[in-house]
Amino acid sequence: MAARASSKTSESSDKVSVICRALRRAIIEQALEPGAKLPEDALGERFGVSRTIARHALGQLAAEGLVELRRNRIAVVATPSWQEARDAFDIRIELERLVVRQLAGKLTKAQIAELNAHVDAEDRARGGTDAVSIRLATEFHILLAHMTNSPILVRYVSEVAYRCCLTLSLYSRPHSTECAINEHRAIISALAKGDEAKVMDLMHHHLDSVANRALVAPTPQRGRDLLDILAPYADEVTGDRVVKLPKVARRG
Amino acid sequence: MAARASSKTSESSDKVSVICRALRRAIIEQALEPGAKLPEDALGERFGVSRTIARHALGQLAAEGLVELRRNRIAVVATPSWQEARDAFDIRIELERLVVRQLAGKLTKAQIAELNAHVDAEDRARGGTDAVSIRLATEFHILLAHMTNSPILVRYVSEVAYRCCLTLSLYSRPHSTECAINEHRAIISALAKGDEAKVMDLMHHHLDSVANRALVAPTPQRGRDLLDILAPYADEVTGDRVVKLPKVARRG
DNA sequence: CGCGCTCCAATTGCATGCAGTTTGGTGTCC
DNA sequence: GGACACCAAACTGCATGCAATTGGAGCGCG
Repeated sequence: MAARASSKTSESSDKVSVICRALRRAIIEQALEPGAKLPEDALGERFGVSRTIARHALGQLAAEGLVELRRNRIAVVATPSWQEARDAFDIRIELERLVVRQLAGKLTKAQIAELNAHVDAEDRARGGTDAVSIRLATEFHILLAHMTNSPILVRYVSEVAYRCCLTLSLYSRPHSTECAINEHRAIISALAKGDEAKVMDLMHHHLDSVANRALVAPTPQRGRDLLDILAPYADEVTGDRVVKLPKVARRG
Repeated sequence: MAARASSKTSESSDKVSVICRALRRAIIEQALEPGAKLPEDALGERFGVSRTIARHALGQLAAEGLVELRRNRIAVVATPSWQEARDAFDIRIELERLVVRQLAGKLTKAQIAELNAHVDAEDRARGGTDAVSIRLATEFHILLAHMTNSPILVRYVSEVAYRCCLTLSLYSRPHSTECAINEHRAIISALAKGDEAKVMDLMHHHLDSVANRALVAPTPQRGRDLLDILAPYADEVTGDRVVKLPKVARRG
């Protein structure tokens, strides 16, 4: 049985889905950073659709946790707190352990080849940008989930993985992807051998180490504040003059 | 403004959210059976909103997996296959083990009292309909999830629990709720004692036995008129304002 | 009698328009 | 110079209107 994509609940080819996909990708590739404004008008114009459609797409992404929707206010790309990021990884670990548990020893040769091919692609992309590496690494996990043939599992793993992606852009430092790639290879190998306990353990530590490597400074709520970000630049500009920051500088 | 800033991603107080809640409840109480048609204008009429809003609500519920959306076709309540039902339970087991792992030994007296009160309510509802029992049992699990203070975990547990609810209406036979109630009490007790391993095991077997008891054989389904089914839920939404039910209920 | 065709009511897909809310800027007064 | 009141622009919330698609009843044909 091949990996037949079930078009049941999600992502057919209507305009809403197209916009969702585009925005999702823009978000996980960090083209749209957390906190970025997403006015319905602008989206509609950019994608050549009406506000109604853009609005609907934002609703879907909000349901996935990638976008924050506030009543009567402009939607923004979600800005998960550090704790939420950690929670997302905890959930992800459990879900992906379930994935590899179901997959251990049950993969066809073709599937193993597909996985290896994907990791090869990750390898080749090592020279590129972080954003692409992160996306490819995430897609490896989603590819695994697909092989379970469980649409529900695919959905949850995808969602939570995207959320983790989002948090990486917030809290991670430039990270070396090499060990992640090696860990991916180890997982494939253990899956092929059918060593269930081993592969669950590998996955657990893989994700845990990604999380620990990524979620470093518990930058509290202040961390995402524009004022802190701009502090060094402000020093340059104002020289030795003391800068008292006026009430609130709006994020823009 | 006493406005509770609150809920980041979902369920504020706009009309879409209200309708989502009403429909969700109608679905999990089996007032709307799997396969039931959900035409946009019928919903809009019943809830006193435009098609736009009904449509948006359907989109949200589709994202939760409760509703199936087919392009150019009438939306229907989702009809998970038996395998999907089993998958949902597997995921649920992992998520809820995570919940009780986080909660073991960390509950306040007030929280334990709240849990006990809920189970008492379940007990009192034993004479009532199956639908109410199932809803209360589900809400017990969601209440637990809430106590983790992890919005993401709450969302996933809620979603997957609702999906399981949905499958119960498809595949379950009238089941005795007593053992479930006892198992809930046992879980509370183990949580209070802080026995992490024990409570994870209890939760695992609790959900596993619910799944095994439930997922037996399909039951036929009969069609009822949507407008009639939704009447009580619409009352909630429209409040005391008179909602004129125009025309005739078609569809037989 | 069954099978395919045509046509129409039902229904969705989407854009647009209007009203209410928030935002950000300006003028005024201290 | 700074705080407050006020106003216009921007934006969202929602309803309505129109074109496109579907499902099925009715009809003709083999």
